Amino acid sequence: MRIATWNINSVRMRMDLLLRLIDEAQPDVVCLQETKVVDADFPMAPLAEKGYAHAHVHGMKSYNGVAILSKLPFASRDVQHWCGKQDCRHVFAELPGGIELHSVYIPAGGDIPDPEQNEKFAHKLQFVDEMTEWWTTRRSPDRRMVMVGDLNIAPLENDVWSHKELLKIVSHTPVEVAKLTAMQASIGWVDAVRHFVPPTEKLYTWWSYRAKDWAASDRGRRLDHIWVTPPLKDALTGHRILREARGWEPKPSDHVPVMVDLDV
DNA sequence: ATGGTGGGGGACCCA
Repeated sequence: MRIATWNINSVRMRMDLLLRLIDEAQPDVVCLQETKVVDADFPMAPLAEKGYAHAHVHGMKSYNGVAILSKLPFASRDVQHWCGKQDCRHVFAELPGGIELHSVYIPAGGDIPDPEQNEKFAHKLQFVDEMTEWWTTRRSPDRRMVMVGDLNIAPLENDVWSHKELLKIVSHTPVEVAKLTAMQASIGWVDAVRHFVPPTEKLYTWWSYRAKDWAASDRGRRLDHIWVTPPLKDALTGHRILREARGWEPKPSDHVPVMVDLDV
């Protein structure tokens, strides 16, 4: 089973690039974040034509929005809300084999890395705390689960282009990294991409739109993740970060697709 | 220290 995740930054703006991802990588399941479209307007038809007959979409006007598009049927599906908001950041569904797949979009958190001064950063920290509590109390490490998405946190030193220069930059501050690490430990999540790539190697999934030449400066961050629970660790057979998608014409997303293969 | 580029939707908000 090949699972892809991508912060597409508007599914309507980049439908052609989504079809390109599908043609080139042939995932069984595609999880999206930042779809930026209400469910009634989600462009289903071209995806159904490609064999993605099962779609679990959860979007809103202008902001956020997550989805799971699948060739495989869902045994069940659900949405989860956090921090008392209704902002379309988490959907999940049960795939064949009893695998529960989560597509998640953690708040970016604004610019100032102080929850007292910046309510967006406070929201981000609370979001991770609540989610950690949820995994701990509502889910078991024995369950077969996959969690993917734009977590907006780069936890390791080599998940950013300069650990030292990004310590005070939201996405790599010690406080949010500690919270993400605690969430990972809560039920023993395995970082599926780092399972294949040693922590000494630089690894990015996002490059800012604001760079003059994203590839030349290569100031990236690994914000997009795929985690699996311990029962699926030995099922991991491969991974791919589609770096070239950052250059897809005419208008790339600032995030690139991340994929893993599971032998299930 | 600053400003750089996108999407949405029609002024600014969010990333």
